[in-house]
Amino acid sequence: MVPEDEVAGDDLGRMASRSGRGPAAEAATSTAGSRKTVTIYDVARLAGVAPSTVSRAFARPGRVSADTAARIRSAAAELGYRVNPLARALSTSRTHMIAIMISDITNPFYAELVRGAQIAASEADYTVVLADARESGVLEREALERVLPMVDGIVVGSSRMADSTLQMIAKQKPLMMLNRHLVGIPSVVTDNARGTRRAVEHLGELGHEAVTYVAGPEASWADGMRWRALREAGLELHLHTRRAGPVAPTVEGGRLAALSMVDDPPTAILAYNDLVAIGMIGAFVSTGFRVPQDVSVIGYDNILAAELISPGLTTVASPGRTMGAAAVKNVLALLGGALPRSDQAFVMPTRLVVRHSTGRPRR
Amino acid sequence: MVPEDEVAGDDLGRMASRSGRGPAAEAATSTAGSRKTVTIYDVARLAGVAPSTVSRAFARPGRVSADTAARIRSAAAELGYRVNPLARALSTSRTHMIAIMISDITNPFYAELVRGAQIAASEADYTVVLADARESGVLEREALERVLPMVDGIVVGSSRMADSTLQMIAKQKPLMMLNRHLVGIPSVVTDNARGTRRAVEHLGELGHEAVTYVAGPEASWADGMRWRALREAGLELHLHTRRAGPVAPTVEGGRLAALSMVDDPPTAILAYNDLVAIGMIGAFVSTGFRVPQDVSVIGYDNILAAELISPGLTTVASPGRTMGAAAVKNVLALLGGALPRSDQAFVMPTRLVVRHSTGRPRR
DNA sequence: ACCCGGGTGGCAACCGATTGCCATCAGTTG
DNA sequence: CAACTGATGGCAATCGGTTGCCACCCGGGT
Repeated sequence: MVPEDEVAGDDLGRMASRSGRGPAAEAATSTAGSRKTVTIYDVARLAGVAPSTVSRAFARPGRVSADTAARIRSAAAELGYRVNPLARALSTSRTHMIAIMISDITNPFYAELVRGAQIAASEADYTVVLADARESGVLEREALERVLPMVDGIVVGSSRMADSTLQMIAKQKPLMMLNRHLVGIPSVVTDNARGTRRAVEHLGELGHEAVTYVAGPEASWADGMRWRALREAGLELHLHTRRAGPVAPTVEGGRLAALSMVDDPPTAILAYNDLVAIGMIGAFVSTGFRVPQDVSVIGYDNILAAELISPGLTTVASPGRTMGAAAVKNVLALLGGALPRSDQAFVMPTRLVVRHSTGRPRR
Repeated sequence: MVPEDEVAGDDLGRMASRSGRGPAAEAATSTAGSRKTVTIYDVARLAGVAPSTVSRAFARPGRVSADTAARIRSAAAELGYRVNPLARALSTSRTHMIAIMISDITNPFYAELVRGAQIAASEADYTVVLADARESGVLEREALERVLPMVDGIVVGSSRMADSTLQMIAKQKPLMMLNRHLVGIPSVVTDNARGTRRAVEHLGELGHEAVTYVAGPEASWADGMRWRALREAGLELHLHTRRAGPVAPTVEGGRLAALSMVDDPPTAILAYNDLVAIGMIGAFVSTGFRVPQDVSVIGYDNILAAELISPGLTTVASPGRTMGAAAVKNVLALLGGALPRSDQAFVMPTRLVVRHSTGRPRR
């Protein structure tokens, strides 16, 4: 039997390679940069066990006896061993990464989403990889292709991909959608209906008789929902509804929308999101209109800037951070084997935050 | 020789497994979900070559003859083969991911940084993984540990880690720092000196005789630079300088700072960043001071909100997006074998954007 | 006729874990 | 005392590519 021999030989080898670092000053710190990466094989040798045992000691606590585990742990510590996530991923096909796909990291609402996702992910020892579509279909595809094979799951914060594409992806990897509901895909959505309803009620109470919706991207599911909710609320509460746009979901988009309305501005506007609302207010003010005396404006999201501008923006707030976190948690649950309650949608409450961009219409 | 036989057998096997999907409607799309993942071995078999050749066809164009490559490509297409990035990474130790570490994705300036990084990365076919420290030292460490072994390089957008820690990391992986200069680590920094100087000149021209700097996190290198630059500029231009803080680099931090000053507010304030500046303006205004009549305020960064609030914020702008992109490009260059011009710092120009938060002091 | 060299493709050894299966061993149980 | 059982550790295959080295083919040069 050779094992004894082998161990001895290897031990020498190890010591040789160690002292081989010799003159270098960096050899000082024990855990710091060895020449090569330390593997379970090295640890196994030092601890006098088989590599598989080392693996188990890390990946499956309880599978090895307490003192073997201790020996391994100390050997690992001495060598400064760290498990190589790539190697692990290759055999387990679990990368411990999840992708979050959004259309624009520069939009504060998405930043909140990401923040929430980040929090939930790191709690579960997961890493977030960012796929920013930059409002472009092709970039989105590219980003997706690049990212998809590396992650265990995906949360789609916003996407202009076709329903069918998303559904195809969803059956390959756990996927959660935010603010878009699709049969077969679980999602987290805000209660647009209720939020919009509250906004309309608010306008009604102020004495408005008509509301104009300024639409966002057509591919946005939320956009559709908001408009529909507005229609319904308008019908019920006897306010006329109109629709303008679509416009880019940015301050600039809002600015343009407002400028196109200056010769006959509506008295009340419900904008696709806060960015658009803010852009519109800016443009109205700079063309001589007063907000809210001449025109009332409401947005969606309640981003930070909404309370900073003046007049403060009345807006339908949604809990971005919570949503991001919820989405990630669900993806993780799916990964953990939870049954994919397909078309289930978690609906998050919205809240109307009244500030000073809304007021009585002049008559 | 068996090869012929083997091919035939395998072909049957393949076909069998294909028809095996049988009744399922999804069998329609040719490239879509096969039962198992397609590997180079499958492609090799179908193309009648060795797996190594397939690998080369994809990883090393030119290494195989044109028509073999064509045969392989078409086989791959037929099977819907995609290279598995994990497997590739395992042997090449190149994951094609780079990490960007920032303290708060919710800060619009960092969002810009990330956006820039994103752009540069995706152009080079790289993926960005986000490490958000959430302004916490331990979280930062955790995030780093999790992410470090999986990425090819790092850009540190902001960090409260010790210099020595960063330097240790830098000698393990390509690392670029943003807005912090450290010997041994290449970086991209803004020209704080010039920018600050311009701000002080501006105040001087308006007739101010003193400026108070409201400091940000002590671990921030930029904070030190800004304060020092202010001191120097003050000396040269004969303005008194004072220092307040430190405060949290957020709107709330600014608000608090302003409130602590209400009984004897300075006439001119230079705030650590726009968020702080905005918070201060808000607090001043709501406690009855007028900006800029009673107090002038200048920030740094030129985030979107700076132009939205009123009065518009005068600020020292820096090109966040460009910086993020530059950092990533440099990390990639280092990866590509560029010599690590260690303590080189790319300095980006700043620009003073004058809006309405600065004016003549009352006397 | 012989040697040389570039262009191609295959073999097999990695990269660094994980895991199914089996052998061993100690402790029970009848 | 034999048979059984559960805990523990080792062997070797596997995840899906990459790559150093070698063999072979073919056209040219002398």
